[in-house]
Amino acid sequence: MANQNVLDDVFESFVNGVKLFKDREVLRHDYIPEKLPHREEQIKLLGETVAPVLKNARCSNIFIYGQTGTGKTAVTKYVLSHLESKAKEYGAQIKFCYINCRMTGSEYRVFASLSQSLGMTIPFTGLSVGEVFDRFRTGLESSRVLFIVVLDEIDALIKDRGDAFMYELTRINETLQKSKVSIIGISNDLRLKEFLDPRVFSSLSEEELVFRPYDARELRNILFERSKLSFREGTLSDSALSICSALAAAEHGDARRALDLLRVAGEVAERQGAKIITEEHVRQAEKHIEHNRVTEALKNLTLHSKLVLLSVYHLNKANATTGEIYDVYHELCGEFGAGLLTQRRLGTLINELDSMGLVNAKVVSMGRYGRTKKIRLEISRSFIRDVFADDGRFGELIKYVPQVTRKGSADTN
DNA sequence: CGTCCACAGGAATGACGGGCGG
DNA sequence: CCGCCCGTCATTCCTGTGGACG
Repeated sequence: MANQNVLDDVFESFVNGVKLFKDREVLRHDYIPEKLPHREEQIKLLGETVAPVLKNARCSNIFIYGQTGTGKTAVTKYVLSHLESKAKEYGAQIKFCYINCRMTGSEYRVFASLSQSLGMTIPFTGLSVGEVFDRFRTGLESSRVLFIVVLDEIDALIKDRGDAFMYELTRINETLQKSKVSIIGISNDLRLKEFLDPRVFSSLSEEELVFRPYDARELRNILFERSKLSFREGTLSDSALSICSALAAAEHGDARRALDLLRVAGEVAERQGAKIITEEHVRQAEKHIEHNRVTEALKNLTLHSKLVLLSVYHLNKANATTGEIYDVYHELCGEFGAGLLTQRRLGTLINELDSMGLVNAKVVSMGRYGRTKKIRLEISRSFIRDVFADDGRFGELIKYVPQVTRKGSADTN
């Protein structure tokens, strides 16, 4: 009964309470606004590059660099959607395919998606990559189009799969008579060049476009434009706007981050029944986002990654080495009844934890005493306790005290 | 100035659970 | 059903290496 009342209150206040949002969708990062402030230059350049297709000529390949949240994807989608409507007007035979390589994950699936966007059906596994590529080429040839391929976050794919498939793709035009392909590659990593075969690189970057990070003032303008659409008038304080921009600017000018902060700040404020979003709400939003990020990451770790992380937790010092961690991990596996992985494998697991920001790993040389990684926990210990405490048998392992005896590991804490 | 530690991290290979086309 | 290939995780074997010590 009491529960019922509580829930009633929640719903009641949600319906009747102060509403701050006009349209929450506007703050999501896949939303493409009518106007992209401070990106006029890039829009113009990309438009010029891509324009020849309106006269049924293949356009140059183009390579776009810039860090996350600098508007690369938004600008590309914006330009292409305008191009699409123009193409209809002029009757140009154009097709697009937008692929996010990090989500798509493998060269097989990239070619499968490309084929699917041409209306073919490709089984999602079971064929050889070569077979899928051949099908894609035949399908493309028979559809007689200018095909514009957008490969977003292409660095992710190239770094762990190599650039062989890119070589195929850049050369495909040589074997096509009735269709042509243009590639728009988007990379978050400015050093991608170093990973690419020079032939692939030169063919891919017939044109280049660089997106500089936004500064605090620019971020503020962006947020201001969006906030007019997303919030009711007078519900967003100036100081909240400024602090959002400043926080995101400090983090390499990431507009995506700024929008997240603003949206979550709005949600926090709304839940508290505030009439206006303040600086304090933004600060709470920042914590909230970080908390969610870490909790999600921890929950989704695989069994062994969890055991490794717990080993770091138990060692409880700022400079644990790979060897020490392996010893504790060894014990925990025993306690848990899990099979042992090799030290080699443990090394890559630690690197994964590092790139997730849960742990900080740095290779150091201790001269005569070897060369190893120094590993330290990047998140607060209470996070780990909270998340693992009600995660089945991991609850026990948090309390477990390892007995490891290792020469030279005298420092306690 | 060479040695040698304690690993790093690349390459090749295998096991496994999936799904294909015939 | 078979033979093949997929992606993922893991192992085995390996060569490489910064710098304190002697």
